[in-house]
Amino acid sequence: MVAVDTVLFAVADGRLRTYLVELQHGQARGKWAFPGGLVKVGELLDRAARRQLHESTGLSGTYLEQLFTFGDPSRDPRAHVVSVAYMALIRDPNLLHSGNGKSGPGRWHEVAKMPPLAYDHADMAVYALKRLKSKLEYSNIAYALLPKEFTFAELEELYATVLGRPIDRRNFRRRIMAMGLLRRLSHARRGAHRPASLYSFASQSLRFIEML
Amino acid sequence: MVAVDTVLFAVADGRLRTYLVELQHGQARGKWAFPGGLVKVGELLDRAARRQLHESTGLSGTYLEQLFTFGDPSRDPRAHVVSVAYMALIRDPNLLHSGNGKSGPGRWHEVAKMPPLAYDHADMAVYALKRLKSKLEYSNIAYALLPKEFTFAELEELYATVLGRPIDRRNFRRRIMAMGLLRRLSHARRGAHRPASLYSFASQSLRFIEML
DNA sequence: CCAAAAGTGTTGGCTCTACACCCATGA
DNA sequence: TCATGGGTGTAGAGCCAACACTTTTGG
Repeated sequence: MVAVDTVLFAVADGRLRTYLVELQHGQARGKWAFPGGLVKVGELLDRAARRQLHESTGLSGTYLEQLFTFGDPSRDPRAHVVSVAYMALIRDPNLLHSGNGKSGPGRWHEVAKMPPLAYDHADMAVYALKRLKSKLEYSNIAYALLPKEFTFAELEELYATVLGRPIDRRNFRRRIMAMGLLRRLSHARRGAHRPASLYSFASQSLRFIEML
Repeated sequence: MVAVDTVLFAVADGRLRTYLVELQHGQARGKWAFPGGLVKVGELLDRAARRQLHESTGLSGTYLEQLFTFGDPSRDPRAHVVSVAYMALIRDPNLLHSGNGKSGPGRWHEVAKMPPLAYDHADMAVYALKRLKSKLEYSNIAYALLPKEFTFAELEELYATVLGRPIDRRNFRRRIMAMGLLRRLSHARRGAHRPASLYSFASQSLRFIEML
């Protein structure tokens, strides 16, 4: 039997968060797990991941990427389930309808403070975070975690949050600009202080940075 | 149903080669495929890949790494098979017992001149080659493609062969040495000309290069 | 002594990092 | 006018790529 499990990330309030479902049945009852479930016969893996994610959260059209496949013989003592792990990204954790997952109620957790995870989902979490960090460094993947329009400060905060280290503002701006992934918009965001000009990603699909 | 398929690489005579099996049955008869087959219930994925590889080639103890999982609904019109692709590396293509695979007779092919491949194995080939190239750049993975002792020229030739581009000898030597992955042995290889001193990898397991 | 492969340094350009002050606005 | 976050430049160090000749051996 084949299952898919999806590590869904979002950033809010300066924290990286992931969506977990509390299991109600089985030997792992009371532990938390990434949303997922069995693949139907004839169903494409990506489609199964999207379907499960939609059933758990109401989301559709998210960024989605396959991570790794876990043997996972421990999930159920009698059935042998192979689990294909995915990573999904959304801009805003409030976009989903929480709590209507089949397997149980779900909610967001800070990645830094996750509860005990079922099966081998702790390994998935480590793997997903590593993948997200490295893709931030050499792709425009941040487009999937930010709204269409954002300020440079917001982009910088996203990087600092996910990478877990401070960013030098001037060097960061220079490097990002050199990558040529952003478009500067004509308008600005007005707030309590000096207005910040807005940017958007030139492409809303994954691009890798060419370093030649 | 879950299958594993393994892209086995070796370098010989200045060419990168991979081992393919000619299919005898089914709609893909006459096409070639990477050695593989179904995973048994309760069997770990890595173990299944090693078992299949052993059955096809007699090899054991090779370097082995999971690549990607393909939905592969096209393999058989009635059964839905999910295929986990692996990459394996060996030092010498002559180490295996050819032709005793269940699915048919196998032999080595130059990666640059592969016959028509069955299923989605062409995608696997592309993926495996990409992974091998990038790991050469930031790990000591070459240890799995070279004999225990080798000359610097042999290492250089390996890189040029796999990466498919010429290497500057002086820069290459400096970079490799800076990585600190090699041990210089006290003896040398004598041949028709000036003797070349021999090296071995300090570690025979995968190490990533730290770039701080 | 000749052919063939092994072995070795330097320079210029580029990139990266470290670092601090002025600017524009709302209150 | 002040508080707050937005926006900008430079110099030094380290890294990388380009490039050709000398050494050692066997025949």
